[in-house]
Amino acid sequence: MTIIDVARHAGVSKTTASDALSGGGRVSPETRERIAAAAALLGYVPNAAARHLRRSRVGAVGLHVPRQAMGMGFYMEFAFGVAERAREAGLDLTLLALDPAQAGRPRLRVDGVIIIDPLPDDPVTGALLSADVPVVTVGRHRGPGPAPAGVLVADHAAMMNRLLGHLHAAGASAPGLVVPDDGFRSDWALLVRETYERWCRDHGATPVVRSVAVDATPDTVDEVIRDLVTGGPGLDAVICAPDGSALRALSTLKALGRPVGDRLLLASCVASPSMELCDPPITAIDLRPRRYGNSAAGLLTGILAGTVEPEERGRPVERLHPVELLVRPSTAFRAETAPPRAR
Amino acid sequence: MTIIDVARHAGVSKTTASDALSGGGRVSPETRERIAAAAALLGYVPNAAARHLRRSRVGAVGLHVPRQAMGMGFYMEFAFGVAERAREAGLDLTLLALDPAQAGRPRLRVDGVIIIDPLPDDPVTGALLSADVPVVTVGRHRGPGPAPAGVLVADHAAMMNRLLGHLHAAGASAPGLVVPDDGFRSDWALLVRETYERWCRDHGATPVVRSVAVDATPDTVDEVIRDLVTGGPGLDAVICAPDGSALRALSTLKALGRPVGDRLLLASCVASPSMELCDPPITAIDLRPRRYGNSAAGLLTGILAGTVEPEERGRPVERLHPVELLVRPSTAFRAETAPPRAR
DNA sequence: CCGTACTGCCGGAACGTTCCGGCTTTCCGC
DNA sequence: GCGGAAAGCCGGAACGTTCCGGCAGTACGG
Repeated sequence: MTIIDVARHAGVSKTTASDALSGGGRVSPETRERIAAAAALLGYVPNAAARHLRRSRVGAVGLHVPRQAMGMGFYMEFAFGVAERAREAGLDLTLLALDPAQAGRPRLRVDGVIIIDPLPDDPVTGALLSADVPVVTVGRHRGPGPAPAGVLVADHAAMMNRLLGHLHAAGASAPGLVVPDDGFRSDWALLVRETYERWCRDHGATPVVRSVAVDATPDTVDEVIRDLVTGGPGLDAVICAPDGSALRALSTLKALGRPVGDRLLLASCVASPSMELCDPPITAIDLRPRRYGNSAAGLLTGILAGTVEPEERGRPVERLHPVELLVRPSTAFRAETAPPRAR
Repeated sequence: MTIIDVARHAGVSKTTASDALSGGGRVSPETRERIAAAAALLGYVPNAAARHLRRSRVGAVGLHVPRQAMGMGFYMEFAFGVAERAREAGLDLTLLALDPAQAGRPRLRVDGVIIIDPLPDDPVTGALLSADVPVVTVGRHRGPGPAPAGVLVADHAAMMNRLLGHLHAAGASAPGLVVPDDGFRSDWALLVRETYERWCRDHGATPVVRSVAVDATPDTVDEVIRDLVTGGPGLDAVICAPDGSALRALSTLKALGRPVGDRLLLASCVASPSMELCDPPITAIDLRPRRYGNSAAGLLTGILAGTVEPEERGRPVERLHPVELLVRPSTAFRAETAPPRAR
């Protein structure tokens, strides 16, 4: 089942068939149609190896994930999202298992690279950016090195403002925040924090922030939550940024005698399936990781195919990934309490 | 930088160069040596696309992960292990993002498939096994369908026995067990349970088992732990199978007034980095997910290359992956208590 | 000294695709 | 009616590898 079979079946040459199917050349609409029909009928699937050989493409994109964050469900979903979309473009996904120690000259066999949450001081990120393949970062790279070819951003700032606004409307005027510590200074983490601090300034609230390692043990997270709650006496809401920490907070707060719902709101910056099912369900920002991965792969394949053009010389292409706020009971004051101006 | 350059540099024909580098044909040792030297000098990397085209190989292996388990760190590590090794064999890793609903005729573009923890009733697993590419399962497939070409097993039974023996030696004679529920009846899950039950029978202990969904909320895990501890009054050890549940148990047990260490031992069937760092550090079975992935990929590529032969007609090749028991303070009775025959 | 077998090496074809250049046919302006 | 342009289609080469068959040269038994 090659393109020659399709061509024969449609009564044209292989060249015409190729042109018709790949959209190039000069082919009349009717012929194009006929060839497409034949291809569909025969169930023709182009041979990736041959195509890549001819186009001198490797046929794969690489994905780099921050090492300490591998345990997080978000990244797994994201990776599958990338795989899904890359595959549609005829590309495979190579998980880049690079040793940070010898990141110097990575022996890459990929056409392009996606870096999710580039960390400013990650040597692998730096090495990849300096390699001679196009790179798409998901979240801005705040570190040194050449600019990537593309950046996929989400408007975390706007979403944080919306979340804070929502909490405010629900009666919380003194929210506290848990963020990743300095080991994970991704654009996302910094945006969350910066936006929070700005909001506090604009609303006359005292910012109460605690940080915790993304790969911290539950114990440590407990401690941090405890510290947060006792640190700010008037605290009436807790926002948890690191993946999964809100779930931990839920029980810790209960154990502390400050259960969520009893004039204490709880929200998460990263949604996960459990948050819908726990008690009470937790308000969370759904980053939609699968789609996120889809978009990242889409952007990279677009750049590789040349269909996506950088707007300005040297400026990376930027795309926006929409995220969603899932409002759930964890951010509603108890029914018997009047929500708006409680306290 | 093609094989022709290498050949020219070594003063031989491309055929000889190819034969020398791929180990085939008839080439004198000296010539082979000379060609290898030239290849190394020039930094020759074979073009995967051309090779795959010629060998009519796709050049990729697929990985299927049980849907509900995606959040677990184990699988991410495993996936990277597969990627690492597959890459060495010149193959890419395709994460199979298959829709269970339309699993009927998966449009695969891979040379082989790895299924980690095949679930007996997973339609995707069934479809993959019926596809016309070799399949390696990690853990035996206990469901219907054709046999896979290869199986990578770990001796979970032996390791469970060792763990139980260790607990026993540390003074625990009535261990309880938390296992995945019926939504995750993998070979591993069943082995853990079966071995535990057999051990109890052999040692005159009453088995106390509770099950929990692998994607359960922390709340639910809490409940299950609580139920387990209250259900068996003489309980002096808790073994947690689902990834991460032991960490949850650690704090739940403390909250219940039965902290680990105070004549109550805790162990996990799946090690994760946090377990080393929490207080007390938790004894766990290290499945060594990265190596696990390596081996799985190695087995599959071996089968694909024909270097691994099934021992008997129709019988899948079987390989053993060694796992390790990490003994930590969570399975030591308090210092002030005499360990062996306490109680 | 011949026939046979084997060793060491090589030329060329093939894998399935894309793309360059060229061929025929049609169309249009003058 | 004729030159030129453009549309529509095609043949053949090329991508880098592997592999089949073959060709010298040597060894050796008879």
